[in-house]
Amino acid sequence: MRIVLIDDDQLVCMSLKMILEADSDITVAAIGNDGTEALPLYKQHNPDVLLMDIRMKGMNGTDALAELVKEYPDAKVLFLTTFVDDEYIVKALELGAKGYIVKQNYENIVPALKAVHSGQNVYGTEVMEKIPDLMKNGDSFDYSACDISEKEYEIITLVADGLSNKEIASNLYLSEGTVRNYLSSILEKLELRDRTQLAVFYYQHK
Amino acid sequence: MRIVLIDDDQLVCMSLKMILEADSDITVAAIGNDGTEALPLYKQHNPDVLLMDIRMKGMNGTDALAELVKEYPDAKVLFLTTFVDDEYIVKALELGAKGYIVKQNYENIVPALKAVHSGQNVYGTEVMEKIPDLMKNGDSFDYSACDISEKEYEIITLVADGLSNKEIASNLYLSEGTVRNYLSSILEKLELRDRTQLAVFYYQHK
DNA sequence: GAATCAATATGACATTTGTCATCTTTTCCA
DNA sequence: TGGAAAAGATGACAAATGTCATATTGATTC
Repeated sequence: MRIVLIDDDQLVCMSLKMILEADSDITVAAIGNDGTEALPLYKQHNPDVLLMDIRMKGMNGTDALAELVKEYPDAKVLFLTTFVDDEYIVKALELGAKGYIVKQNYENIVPALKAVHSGQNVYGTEVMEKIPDLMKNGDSFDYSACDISEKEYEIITLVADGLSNKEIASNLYLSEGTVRNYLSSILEKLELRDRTQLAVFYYQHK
Repeated sequence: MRIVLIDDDQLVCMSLKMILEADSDITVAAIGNDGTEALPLYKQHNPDVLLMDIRMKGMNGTDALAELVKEYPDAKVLFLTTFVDDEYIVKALELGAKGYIVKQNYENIVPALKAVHSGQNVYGTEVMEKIPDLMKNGDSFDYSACDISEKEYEIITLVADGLSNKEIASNLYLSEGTVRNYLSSILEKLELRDRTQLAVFYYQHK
């Protein structure tokens, strides 16, 4: 199993390399010290697993992963960190990281690495316990990316509350016709057919 | 690492034992064929990891785990199954199982086992992808309590998928008019006004 | 066989909805 | 200040929706 290792701490890199290569199945193909090196090193060595620190000076681990998945959506990336940081977990999960383990105990790393290599996802218990909370607000849709204005979004939320056009109109001090026009353009932008589909869309992307 | 193995299929037990013990770190301390054996065997052998099939004749895996955690809350239990079953995943996670992997590919088992032993949680990718959905739904609404029949509920789900009456009709091999009638009665029962409110209701009580 | 019930269908109807072309008003900025 | 842009409004129209009263059908029960 070939590994590429990224950590901004040289010492950590060296000790990790030693620990990993103590296992005859593992080869450390390359070592990088910054998130920016992740993609080029991955491209060059095509490792089985990319083992990366998450908080680094320069580009951090999640941004590096974001870059990486654009070109290698199936890359197996295992994050290693000294502490548990919620925001990183969310990003890591969203981007499809295969694991997120706390580097408290070096013995954990090799088994985790092998499990990831064999196609599993690996998370430390502390991380596991947080997942339910984090998932709640999972992958929200970026309406502004579709030219949805503030006012339009407001209308979307009212539709998603089950209001009729007339109710929305009186709610926003607009005429009913205007609301219809807004809605019409919203539907076109989101490529939906009617208000019900809009409500469905709203709830499924939230 | 000492393992206790529970599976109601003798053949699976034997092949698993062989596969596991091919690894010099692993010893299969005992084998059981029913969930009821989990607790006594655990008590007797105190294994590092309990490897258990989830669907078995007699007591199933999750019930066995429920029994086990009463006495051994920190027991490391790795579930092994032939397919992914949503309900089991939820239970397994709630009870603190350390992993849930699909026994498609025997190569996965040993690495997963070692990762669990070292304190990690291991989940197959298919399982991982389902977790968000499963976690969301705490308080689901009991439609049958409002005299909502099977067929009516089916229509509700289709409305909540954004289908028009015509589409629902052709989907269920009913006439459009019948679908309207159904919908009309659904709306009355749930005290809603229109299909959009129904979709909203569906997503808010799920 | 008649009565009955549930499931399905129909037609008529009033509303609501979505679309579009065309205005009016407001805003803003060169 | 003049004139685009924007935000908002209107009216006309077809389609979809929700309601209701009334069939039709098939199975069940008596």
